[in-house]
Amino acid sequence: MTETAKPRRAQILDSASRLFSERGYHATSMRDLAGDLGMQGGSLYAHISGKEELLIEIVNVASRQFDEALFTLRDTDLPADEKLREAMHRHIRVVADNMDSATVFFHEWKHLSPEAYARVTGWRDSIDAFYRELITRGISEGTFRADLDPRMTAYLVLSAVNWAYTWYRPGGPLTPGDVADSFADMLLGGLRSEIGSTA
Amino acid sequence: MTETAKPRRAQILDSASRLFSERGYHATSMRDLAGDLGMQGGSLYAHISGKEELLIEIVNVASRQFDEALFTLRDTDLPADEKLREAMHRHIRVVADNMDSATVFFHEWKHLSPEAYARVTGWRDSIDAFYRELITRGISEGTFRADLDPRMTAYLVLSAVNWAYTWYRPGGPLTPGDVADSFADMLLGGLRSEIGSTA
DNA sequence: CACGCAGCCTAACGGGCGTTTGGCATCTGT
DNA sequence: ACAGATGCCAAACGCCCGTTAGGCTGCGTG
Repeated sequence: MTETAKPRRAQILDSASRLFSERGYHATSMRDLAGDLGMQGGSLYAHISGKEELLIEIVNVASRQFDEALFTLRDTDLPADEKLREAMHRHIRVVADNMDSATVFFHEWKHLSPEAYARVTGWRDSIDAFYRELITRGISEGTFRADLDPRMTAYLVLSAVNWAYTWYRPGGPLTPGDVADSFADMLLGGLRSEIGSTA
Repeated sequence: MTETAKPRRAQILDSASRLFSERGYHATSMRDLAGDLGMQGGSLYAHISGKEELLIEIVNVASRQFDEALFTLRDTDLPADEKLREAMHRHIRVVADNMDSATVFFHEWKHLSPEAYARVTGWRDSIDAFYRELITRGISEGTFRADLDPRMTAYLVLSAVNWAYTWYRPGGPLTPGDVADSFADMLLGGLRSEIGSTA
Protein backbone atom coordinates (compact mmCIF):
# COMPACT_ATOMS: atom_id res chain seq x y z
CA MET A 1 0.00 0.00 0.00
CA THR A 2 3.03 2.29 0.07
CA GLU A 3 2.12 4.45 -2.90
CA THR A 4 5.55 5.70 -3.84
CA ALA A 5 5.33 7.08 -7.37
CA LYS A 6 6.38 4.25 -9.67
CA PRO A 7 7.89 4.72 -13.09
CA ARG A 8 5.49 2.29 -14.78
CA ARG A 9 2.53 4.43 -13.76
CA ALA A 10 4.19 7.46 -15.30
CA GLN A 11 4.76 5.52 -18.51
CA ILE A 12 1.08 4.63 -18.62
CA LEU A 13 0.12 8.26 -18.13
CA ASP A 14 2.47 9.35 -20.89
CA SER A 15 1.08 6.82 -23.33
CA ALA A 16 -2.46 7.71 -22.32
CA SER A 17 -1.77 11.41 -22.89
CA ARG A 18 -0.44 10.71 -26.32
CA LEU A 19 -3.18 8.33 -27.39
CA PHE A 20 -6.00 10.39 -25.91
CA SER A 21 -4.67 13.48 -27.66
CA GLU A 22 -4.30 11.70 -30.99
CA ARG A 23 -7.48 9.64 -31.04
CA GLY A 24 -9.63 11.08 -28.29
CA TYR A 25 -10.56 9.60 -24.94
CA HIS A 26 -13.52 7.48 -25.99
CA ALA A 27 -11.86 6.29 -29.18
CA THR A 28 -8.89 4.90 -27.24
CA SER A 29 -9.51 1.51 -25.68
CA MET A 30 -7.67 0.12 -22.71
CA ARG A 31 -6.36 -2.60 -25.01
CA ASP A 32 -5.00 0.07 -27.37
CA LEU A 33 -3.27 1.71 -24.46
CA ALA A 34 -1.88 -1.58 -23.17
CA GLY A 35 -0.67 -2.50 -26.64
CA ASP A 36 1.20 0.77 -26.86
CA LEU A 37 3.08 -0.28 -23.73
CA GLY A 38 3.60 -3.88 -24.86
CA MET A 39 1.23 -5.45 -22.43
CA GLN A 40 -2.27 -6.95 -22.22
CA GLY A 41 -5.34 -4.90 -21.39
CA GLY A 42 -6.02 -6.42 -18.01
CA SER A 43 -2.47 -5.86 -16.84
CA LEU A 44 -3.04 -2.12 -16.65
CA TYR A 45 -5.23 -2.59 -13.61
CA ALA A 46 -2.27 -3.54 -11.48
CA HIS A 47 -1.22 0.12 -11.74
CA ILE A 48 -4.41 2.14 -12.10
CA SER A 49 -7.97 1.89 -10.87
CA GLY A 50 -9.72 2.58 -14.14
CA LYS A 51 -9.83 4.51 -17.35
CA GLU A 52 -11.29 7.70 -15.96
CA GLU A 53 -8.54 7.94 -13.38
CA LEU A 54 -6.14 8.42 -16.28
CA LEU A 55 -8.20 11.24 -17.75
CA ILE A 56 -8.61 12.92 -14.38
CA GLU A 57 -4.91 12.73 -13.64
CA ILE A 58 -3.88 14.05 -17.04
CA VAL A 59 -6.25 16.99 -16.73
CA ASN A 60 -5.21 17.68 -13.15
CA VAL A 61 -1.53 17.75 -14.03
CA ALA A 62 -2.24 20.15 -16.88
CA SER A 63 -4.33 22.38 -14.64
CA ARG A 64 -1.60 22.49 -12.04
CA GLN A 65 0.96 23.48 -14.67
CA PHE A 66 -1.15 26.44 -15.76
CA ASP A 67 -1.84 27.41 -12.15
CA GLU A 68 1.80 27.41 -11.16
CA ALA A 69 2.86 29.28 -14.25
CA LEU A 70 0.34 32.10 -13.95
CA PHE A 71 -0.50 32.65 -10.32
CA THR A 72 3.08 33.28 -9.26
CA LEU A 73 2.80 36.28 -11.60
CA ARG A 74 -0.26 37.67 -9.91
CA ASP A 75 1.39 39.82 -7.28
CA THR A 76 4.50 40.95 -9.09
CA ASP A 77 4.99 44.64 -9.75
CA LEU A 78 5.53 44.77 -13.50
CA PRO A 79 3.82 47.29 -15.77
CA ALA A 80 0.74 45.75 -17.33
CA ASP A 81 2.17 45.36 -20.81
CA GLU A 82 5.27 43.58 -19.58
CA LYS A 83 3.17 41.46 -17.27
CA LEU A 84 0.92 40.46 -20.13
CA ARG A 85 3.91 39.54 -22.23
CA GLU A 86 5.34 37.45 -19.41
CA ALA A 87 1.99 35.74 -18.83
CA MET A 88 1.77 34.85 -22.51
CA HIS A 89 5.32 33.52 -22.38
CA ARG A 90 4.50 31.24 -19.51
CA HIS A 91 1.10 30.21 -20.83
CA ILE A 92 2.41 29.23 -24.24
CA ARG A 93 5.35 27.45 -22.69
CA VAL A 94 3.01 25.26 -20.68
CA VAL A 95 1.07 24.42 -23.82
CA ALA A 96 4.21 23.79 -25.84
CA ASP A 97 5.92 21.69 -23.19
CA ASN A 98 2.83 19.55 -22.69
CA MET A 99 1.24 19.34 -26.10
CA ASP A 100 -0.40 15.99 -25.44
CA SER A 101 -1.89 16.67 -22.04
CA ALA A 102 -2.82 20.21 -23.09
CA THR A 103 -4.71 18.79 -26.05
CA VAL A 104 -6.46 16.31 -23.78
CA PHE A 105 -7.18 19.11 -21.37
CA PHE A 106 -8.83 21.29 -24.01
CA HIS A 107 -10.70 18.50 -25.77
CA GLU A 108 -11.77 15.94 -23.24
CA TRP A 109 -12.67 17.82 -20.09
CA LYS A 110 -16.35 17.57 -21.00
CA HIS A 111 -16.17 13.83 -20.42
CA LEU A 112 -15.12 14.12 -16.80
CA SER A 113 -17.34 13.11 -13.90
CA PRO A 114 -19.23 16.03 -12.33
CA GLU A 115 -16.72 16.81 -9.57
CA ALA A 116 -13.69 16.81 -11.86
CA TYR A 117 -15.73 18.69 -14.43
CA ALA A 118 -16.58 21.40 -11.89
CA ARG A 119 -12.93 21.69 -10.92
CA VAL A 120 -11.95 22.33 -14.52
CA THR A 121 -14.62 24.97 -15.11
CA GLY A 122 -13.53 26.63 -11.88
CA TRP A 123 -9.95 26.67 -13.10
CA ARG A 124 -11.07 28.11 -16.42
CA ASP A 125 -12.91 30.91 -14.66
CA SER A 126 -9.91 31.75 -12.52
CA ILE A 127 -7.63 31.99 -15.54
CA ASP A 128 -10.18 34.25 -17.23
CA ALA A 129 -10.26 36.38 -14.10
CA PHE A 130 -6.47 36.55 -13.99
CA TYR A 131 -6.28 38.02 -17.47
CA ARG A 132 -9.26 40.32 -16.95
CA GLU A 133 -7.73 41.77 -13.80
CA LEU A 134 -4.38 42.20 -15.49
CA ILE A 135 -6.06 44.14 -18.26
CA THR A 136 -8.26 46.20 -15.96
CA ARG A 137 -5.20 47.23 -14.00
CA GLY A 138 -3.41 48.10 -17.23
CA ILE A 139 -6.26 50.36 -18.23
CA SER A 140 -6.34 52.22 -14.93
CA GLU A 141 -2.54 52.50 -15.05
CA GLY A 142 -2.87 54.13 -18.44
CA THR A 143 -0.73 51.47 -20.06
CA PHE A 144 -3.65 50.08 -22.06
CA ARG A 145 -6.23 51.94 -24.10
CA ALA A 146 -9.11 53.21 -22.00
CA ASP A 147 -11.77 51.95 -24.41
CA LEU A 148 -10.84 48.27 -24.04
CA ASP A 149 -13.43 45.84 -22.76
CA PRO A 150 -11.47 43.68 -20.30
CA ARG A 151 -13.61 40.65 -20.95
CA MET A 152 -13.21 40.78 -24.71
CA THR A 153 -9.53 41.54 -24.36
CA ALA A 154 -9.08 38.53 -22.12
CA TYR A 155 -10.88 36.36 -24.66
CA LEU A 156 -8.56 37.62 -27.38
CA VAL A 157 -5.42 36.90 -25.39
CA LEU A 158 -6.69 33.50 -24.33
CA SER A 159 -7.60 32.66 -27.91
CA ALA A 160 -4.04 33.35 -29.00
CA VAL A 161 -2.32 31.34 -26.29
CA ASN A 162 -4.78 28.44 -26.12
CA TRP A 163 -5.26 27.88 -29.83
CA ALA A 164 -1.55 27.20 -30.09
CA TYR A 165 -2.27 23.59 -29.11
CA THR A 166 -3.77 23.09 -32.57
CA TRP A 167 -0.81 24.19 -34.65
CA TYR A 168 2.38 24.47 -32.61
CA ARG A 169 4.91 21.71 -33.20
CA PRO A 170 7.72 21.29 -30.67
CA GLY A 171 11.03 20.76 -32.38
CA GLY A 172 10.09 23.11 -35.20
CA PRO A 173 11.85 26.39 -35.91
CA LEU A 174 9.79 28.36 -33.39
CA THR A 175 10.44 28.26 -29.67
CA PRO A 176 7.51 28.93 -27.34
CA GLY A 177 9.22 32.22 -26.53
CA ASP A 178 9.28 33.21 -30.20
CA VAL A 179 5.57 32.58 -30.47
CA ALA A 180 4.77 34.49 -27.29
CA ASP A 181 6.89 37.48 -28.29
CA SER A 182 5.42 37.57 -31.75
CA PHE A 183 1.85 37.44 -30.44
CA ALA A 184 2.58 39.96 -27.69
CA ASP A 185 4.16 42.37 -30.17
CA MET A 186 1.17 42.19 -32.46
CA LEU A 187 -1.39 42.44 -29.68
CA LEU A 188 0.29 45.30 -27.86
CA GLY A 189 1.34 47.35 -30.88
CA GLY A 190 -1.39 46.47 -33.37
CA LEU A 191 -1.13 45.30 -36.93
CA ARG A 192 -1.45 48.68 -38.63
CA SER A 193 1.51 50.74 -39.74
CA GLU A 194 1.94 54.28 -38.43
CA ILE A 195 0.47 55.78 -41.60
CA GLY A 196 -3.28 56.01 -41.29
CA SER A 197 -3.70 55.34 -37.60
CA THR A 198 -7.32 56.31 -36.95
CA ALA A 199 -9.78 53.45 -37.13
CA MET B 1 -34.08 6.16 -55.22
CA THR B 2 -35.15 9.78 -55.84
CA GLU B 3 -33.01 11.44 -53.24
CA THR B 4 -34.96 14.65 -52.75
CA ALA B 5 -33.80 16.26 -49.50
CA LYS B 6 -36.25 15.10 -46.84
CA PRO B 7 -37.01 17.02 -43.68
CA ARG B 8 -36.49 13.99 -41.43
CA ARG B 9 -32.93 13.68 -42.61
CA ALA B 10 -32.32 17.31 -41.73
CA GLN B 11 -33.76 16.71 -38.27
CA ILE B 12 -31.38 13.81 -37.76
CA LEU B 13 -28.44 15.96 -38.82
CA ASP B 14 -29.50 18.73 -36.45
CA SER B 15 -29.80 16.35 -33.53
CA ALA B 16 -26.52 14.73 -34.42
CA SER B 17 -24.78 18.10 -34.56
CA ARG B 18 -26.06 19.01 -31.14
CA LEU B 19 -25.29 15.66 -29.50
CA PHE B 20 -21.88 15.30 -31.14
CA SER B 21 -20.96 18.81 -30.03
CA GLU B 22 -22.15 18.25 -26.47
CA ARG B 23 -20.87 14.72 -25.86
CA GLY B 24 -18.46 14.06 -28.67
CA TYR B 25 -18.80 11.75 -31.63
CA HIS B 26 -17.68 8.50 -30.04
CA ALA B 27 -19.56 9.16 -26.81
CA THR B 28 -22.84 9.54 -28.68
CA SER B 29 -24.50 6.23 -29.58
CA MET B 30 -26.95 5.75 -32.39
CA ARG B 31 -29.52 4.84 -29.74
CA ASP B 32 -28.86 8.17 -27.97
CA LEU B 33 -29.41 9.97 -31.23
CA ALA B 34 -32.57 8.02 -32.03
CA GLY B 35 -33.91 8.65 -28.52
CA ASP B 36 -33.40 12.37 -28.99
CA LEU B 37 -35.68 12.12 -32.03
CA GLY B 38 -38.19 9.85 -30.33
CA MET B 39 -37.40 6.75 -32.28
CA GLN B 40 -35.56 3.43 -32.01
CA GLY B 41 -31.91 3.02 -32.95
CA GLY B 42 -32.48 0.84 -35.96
CA SER B 43 -35.02 3.21 -37.48
CA LEU B 44 -32.31 5.73 -38.27
CA TYR B 45 -31.01 3.48 -41.01
CA ALA B 46 -34.05 4.17 -43.15
CA HIS B 47 -32.65 7.68 -43.60
CA ILE B 48 -28.90 7.38 -43.38
CA SER B 49 -26.30 4.82 -44.31
CA GLY B 50 -24.30 4.87 -41.10
CA LYS B 51 -22.87 6.88 -38.26
CA GLU B 52 -19.86 8.22 -40.09
CA GLU B 53 -22.05 9.62 -42.86
CA LEU B 54 -23.49 11.96 -40.24
CA LEU B 55 -20.08 13.17 -39.16
CA ILE B 56 -18.91 13.62 -42.73
CA GLU B 57 -22.00 15.58 -43.68
CA ILE B 58 -21.84 17.84 -40.62
CA VAL B 59 -18.19 18.61 -41.29
CA ASN B 60 -18.80 19.14 -45.01
CA VAL B 61 -21.63 21.57 -44.39
CA ALA B 62 -19.46 23.53 -41.95
CA SER B 63 -16.56 23.59 -44.41
CA ARG B 64 -18.80 24.86 -47.17
CA GLN B 65 -20.09 27.65 -44.94
CA PHE B 66 -16.57 28.87 -44.25
CA ASP B 67 -15.64 28.57 -47.91
CA GLU B 68 -18.58 30.58 -49.15
CA ALA B 69 -18.11 33.22 -46.48
CA LEU B 70 -14.44 33.83 -47.13
CA PHE B 71 -13.64 33.09 -50.74
CA THR B 72 -16.14 35.56 -52.12
CA LEU B 73 -13.98 38.14 -50.35
CA ARG B 74 -10.82 37.05 -52.06
CA ASP B 75 -10.96 39.24 -55.13
CA THR B 76 -12.63 42.34 -53.76
CA ASP B 77 -10.75 45.59 -53.78
CA LEU B 78 -10.86 46.69 -50.16
CA PRO B 79 -7.83 48.02 -48.27
CA ALA B 80 -6.24 45.22 -46.26
CA ASP B 81 -7.40 46.44 -42.87
CA GLU B 82 -11.01 46.71 -43.97
CA LYS B 83 -10.78 43.38 -45.72
CA LEU B 84 -9.42 41.75 -42.59
CA ARG B 85 -12.23 43.22 -40.55
CA GLU B 86 -14.80 41.97 -43.04
CA ALA B 87 -13.23 38.51 -43.09
CA MET B 88 -13.38 38.35 -39.30
CA HIS B 89 -17.02 39.46 -39.40
CA ARG B 90 -17.92 36.68 -41.77
CA HIS B 91 -15.77 34.06 -40.09
CA ILE B 92 -17.20 34.71 -36.65
CA ARG B 93 -20.70 34.83 -38.02
CA VAL B 94 -20.30 31.35 -39.47
CA VAL B 95 -19.08 30.09 -36.11
CA ALA B 96 -21.85 31.87 -34.20
CA ASP B 97 -24.63 30.80 -36.55
CA ASN B 98 -23.51 27.17 -36.47
CA MET B 99 -22.18 26.65 -32.99
CA ASP B 100 -22.95 22.95 -32.93
CA SER B 101 -21.57 21.97 -36.29
CA ALA B 102 -18.62 24.33 -35.83
CA THR B 103 -17.80 22.61 -32.54
CA VAL B 104 -18.04 19.22 -34.22
CA PHE B 105 -15.92 20.52 -37.04
CA PHE B 106 -13.13 21.69 -34.74
CA HIS B 107 -13.25 18.71 -32.38
CA GLU B 108 -14.09 15.60 -34.33
CA TRP B 109 -12.43 15.97 -37.70
CA LYS B 110 -9.60 13.72 -36.53
CA HIS B 111 -12.03 10.81 -36.45
CA LEU B 112 -12.91 11.01 -40.13
CA SER B 113 -11.92 8.37 -42.65
CA PRO B 114 -8.74 9.19 -44.59
CA GLU B 115 -10.42 10.82 -47.61
CA ALA B 116 -12.70 13.07 -45.56
CA TYR B 117 -9.78 13.76 -43.23
CA ALA B 118 -7.63 14.88 -46.16
CA ARG B 119 -10.39 17.14 -47.40
CA VAL B 120 -10.56 18.87 -44.03
CA THR B 121 -6.83 19.42 -43.76
CA GLY B 122 -6.89 20.78 -47.29
CA TRP B 123 -9.61 23.20 -46.33
CA ARG B 124 -7.64 24.23 -43.25
CA ASP B 125 -4.61 24.99 -45.38
CA SER B 126 -6.60 27.07 -47.84
CA ILE B 127 -8.08 29.16 -45.03
CA ASP B 128 -4.59 29.68 -43.63
CA ALA B 129 -3.42 30.71 -47.07
CA PHE B 130 -6.33 33.13 -47.47
CA TYR B 131 -5.37 35.01 -44.31
CA ARG B 132 -1.65 34.89 -45.05
CA GLU B 133 -2.16 36.37 -48.50
CA LEU B 134 -4.45 39.03 -47.13
CA ILE B 135 -1.78 40.02 -44.64
CA THR B 136 1.07 39.85 -47.13
CA ARG B 137 -0.82 42.17 -49.44
CA GLY B 138 -1.54 44.50 -46.53
CA ILE B 139 2.16 44.70 -45.77
CA SER B 140 3.14 45.50 -49.36
CA GLU B 141 0.32 48.07 -49.52
CA GLY B 142 1.78 49.72 -46.45
CA THR B 143 -1.44 49.22 -44.52
CA PHE B 144 0.15 46.76 -42.14
CA ARG B 145 3.44 47.00 -40.30
CA ALA B 146 6.37 45.86 -42.40
CA ASP B 147 7.85 43.72 -39.65
CA LEU B 148 4.88 41.36 -39.43
CA ASP B 149 5.37 37.66 -40.07
CA PRO B 150 2.35 36.75 -42.23
CA ARG B 151 2.24 33.22 -40.92
CA MET B 152 2.22 34.23 -37.27
CA THR B 153 -0.25 37.00 -37.97
CA ALA B 154 -2.58 34.55 -39.67
CA TYR B 155 -2.30 32.23 -36.68
CA LEU B 156 -3.20 35.09 -34.37
CA VAL B 157 -6.26 36.09 -36.38
CA LEU B 158 -7.38 32.49 -36.74
CA SER B 159 -6.96 31.93 -33.02
CA ALA B 160 -9.29 34.81 -32.29
CA VAL B 161 -12.04 33.83 -34.69
CA ASN B 162 -11.87 30.07 -34.21
CA TRP B 163 -11.59 29.99 -30.43
CA ALA B 164 -14.94 31.78 -30.27
CA TYR B 165 -16.63 28.38 -30.52
CA THR B 166 -15.53 27.69 -26.95
CA TRP B 167 -17.08 30.71 -25.31
CA TYR B 168 -19.56 32.50 -27.57
CA ARG B 169 -23.21 32.02 -26.65
CA PRO B 170 -25.84 32.96 -29.23
CA GLY B 171 -28.69 34.87 -27.68
CA GLY B 172 -26.34 36.61 -25.26
CA PRO B 173 -25.69 40.34 -25.26
CA LEU B 174 -23.00 40.16 -27.95
CA THR B 175 -23.81 39.80 -31.62
CA PRO B 176 -21.23 38.13 -33.86
CA GLY B 177 -20.63 41.57 -35.35
CA ASP B 178 -19.85 43.02 -31.92
CA VAL B 179 -17.27 40.33 -31.32
CA ALA B 180 -15.68 40.75 -34.73
CA ASP B 181 -15.47 44.53 -34.40
CA SER B 182 -14.03 44.32 -30.93
CA PHE B 183 -11.39 41.81 -31.98
CA ALA B 184 -10.59 43.73 -35.16
CA ASP B 185 -10.22 46.99 -33.25
CA MET B 186 -7.82 45.43 -30.80
CA LEU B 187 -5.82 43.58 -33.42
CA LEU B 188 -5.52 46.48 -35.82
CA GLY B 189 -4.93 49.25 -33.28
CA GLY B 190 -3.16 47.35 -30.53
CA LEU B 191 -3.85 47.23 -26.82
CA ARG B 192 -1.43 49.94 -25.75
CA SER B 193 -2.45 53.53 -25.20
CA GLU B 194 -0.70 56.30 -27.16
CA ILE B 195 1.57 57.13 -24.25
CA GLY B 196 4.66 54.96 -24.36
CA SER B 197 4.33 53.54 -27.84
CA THR B 198 7.75 52.00 -28.49
CA ALA B 199 7.99 48.33 -27.67
C1' DC C 1 17.37 -22.64 -0.86
C1' DA C 2 12.77 -21.00 0.30
C1' DC C 3 9.90 -17.18 0.42
C1' DG C 4 7.04 -13.52 -1.06
C1' DC C 5 5.69 -10.35 -4.04
C1' DA C 6 5.63 -7.61 -8.06
C1' DG C 7 4.31 -7.73 -12.81
C1' DC C 8 2.32 -9.75 -16.37
C1' DC C 9 -0.63 -13.31 -18.81
C1' DT C 10 -4.92 -15.70 -20.32
C1' DA C 11 -9.67 -16.04 -19.99
C1' DA C 12 -13.83 -14.61 -19.03
C1' DC C 13 -17.84 -11.46 -17.32
C1' DG C 14 -21.84 -8.46 -18.51
C1' DG C 15 -23.07 -4.98 -21.26
C1' DG C 16 -23.30 -1.60 -24.98
C1' DC C 17 -21.98 -0.77 -29.58
C1' DG C 18 -23.24 -0.13 -34.90
C1' DT C 19 -25.95 -2.36 -37.91
C1' DT C 20 -29.36 -5.71 -40.22
C1' DT C 21 -33.63 -7.96 -40.69
C1' DG C 22 -38.56 -8.79 -41.02
C1' DG C 23 -42.90 -7.26 -40.04
C1' DC C 24 -46.64 -4.00 -39.00
C1' DA C 25 -49.10 -0.01 -39.33
C1' DT C 26 -50.38 4.33 -41.99
C1' DC C 27 -50.89 7.09 -45.92
C1' DT C 28 -51.36 8.04 -51.31
C1' DG C 29 -52.93 7.57 -55.78
C1' DT C 30 -55.95 5.05 -58.91
C1' DA D 1 -61.08 -0.81 -52.37
C1' DC D 2 -56.64 -2.12 -53.33
C1' DA D 3 -51.33 -1.65 -54.20
C1' DG D 4 -47.37 0.08 -52.97
C1' DA D 5 -44.42 2.84 -50.67
C1' DT D 6 -43.04 4.99 -46.34
C1' DG D 7 -41.66 5.19 -41.53
C1' DC D 8 -41.17 2.98 -37.65
C1' DC D 9 -40.63 -0.99 -34.17
C1' DA D 10 -38.80 -5.19 -31.98
C1' DA D 11 -35.34 -8.31 -31.98
C1' DA D 12 -31.25 -10.02 -33.02
C1' DC D 13 -26.31 -10.28 -35.12
C1' DG D 14 -21.30 -10.24 -34.06
C1' DC D 15 -18.05 -7.46 -32.05
C1' DC D 16 -15.55 -4.78 -28.82
C1' DC D 17 -15.74 -2.36 -24.52
C1' DG D 18 -13.99 -1.72 -19.39
C1' DT D 19 -13.08 -4.57 -15.88
C1' DT D 20 -12.15 -8.76 -12.89
C1' DA D 21 -10.17 -13.23 -11.50
C1' DG D 22 -6.72 -16.59 -11.00
C1' DG D 23 -2.40 -18.39 -12.18
C1' DC D 24 2.45 -18.29 -13.86
C1' DT D 25 7.24 -16.27 -13.82
C1' DG D 26 11.31 -14.28 -12.07
C1' DC D 27 13.58 -11.31 -9.07
C1' DG D 28 15.34 -9.65 -4.30
C1' DT D 29 15.84 -10.86 0.30
C1' DG D 30 16.15 -13.96 4.68
